[in-house]
Amino acid sequence: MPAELRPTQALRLWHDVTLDLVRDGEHDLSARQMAVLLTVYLEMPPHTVRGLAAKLGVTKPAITRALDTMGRLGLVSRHRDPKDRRNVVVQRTVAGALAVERLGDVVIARHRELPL
Amino acid sequence: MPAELRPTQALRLWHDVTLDLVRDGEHDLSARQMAVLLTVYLEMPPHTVRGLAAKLGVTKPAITRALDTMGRLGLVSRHRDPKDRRNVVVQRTVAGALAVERLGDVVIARHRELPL
DNA sequence: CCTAATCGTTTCGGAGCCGTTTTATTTAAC
DNA sequence: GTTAAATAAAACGGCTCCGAAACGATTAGG
Repeated sequence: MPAELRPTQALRLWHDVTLDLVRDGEHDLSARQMAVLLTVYLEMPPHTVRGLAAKLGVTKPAITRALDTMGRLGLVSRHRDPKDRRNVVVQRTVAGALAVERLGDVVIARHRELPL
Repeated sequence: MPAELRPTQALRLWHDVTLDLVRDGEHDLSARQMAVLLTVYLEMPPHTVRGLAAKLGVTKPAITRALDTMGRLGLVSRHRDPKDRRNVVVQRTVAGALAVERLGDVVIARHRELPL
């Protein structure tokens, strides 16, 4: 566990990273889309529409639409589960992994630059 | 400066806080609105529409609309600058300060719980 | 004065996301 | 085999946001 963050540092970190994301503009992901993206890339697969909806506390169509958008951006891909063809499993992509990695770099850089 | 964050920790932190914001649902602020809110509450006043637009790299109408929404939520207030009545200065509110403080608490809590 | 520049807002057409409801496909139950 | 349950997607109406352009109000320059 890292050293405790002070309130000013925590807010400064969130501000700086958010500002970077807004300025770069590439992402343009909503909070839900960001939550879906990071869940898919950080938590253990498999990820289904239903599971993601439950985890985020939103409806399934919201997840489907988020996956539509993110699929269009190449950040994730969808495939029918061969075992149970009702399910759709969400899978990672190279572009998605790169985007997540870049986000991690931004967070680390901004965290490193936090004032004492 | 806090101890260095590892990539996994940085992404886990962003994921956990984002998930909290999505699940609570209260905020529902876009990335731009979040950037405006934190800029107003963390950086030195005065804050003008033009200055915020330049800082965030977006158009002025986008800032005006963000301030409309956030004003409706009671998170900020606007007043004409008496010195130069063309300018509008964005000011803090009690509700806005509380919302920012709660966000800081979430970031701190999630940071504290990061795995080694 | 009077023109030009600055500032914030409003308007406009277009695009995206929301929740609810409906549809289609697939699996489970009996 | 037929019906019921589960899953994701599509359709629908409503709401918000976007950038560009046009618009008033205010100030600065000559």
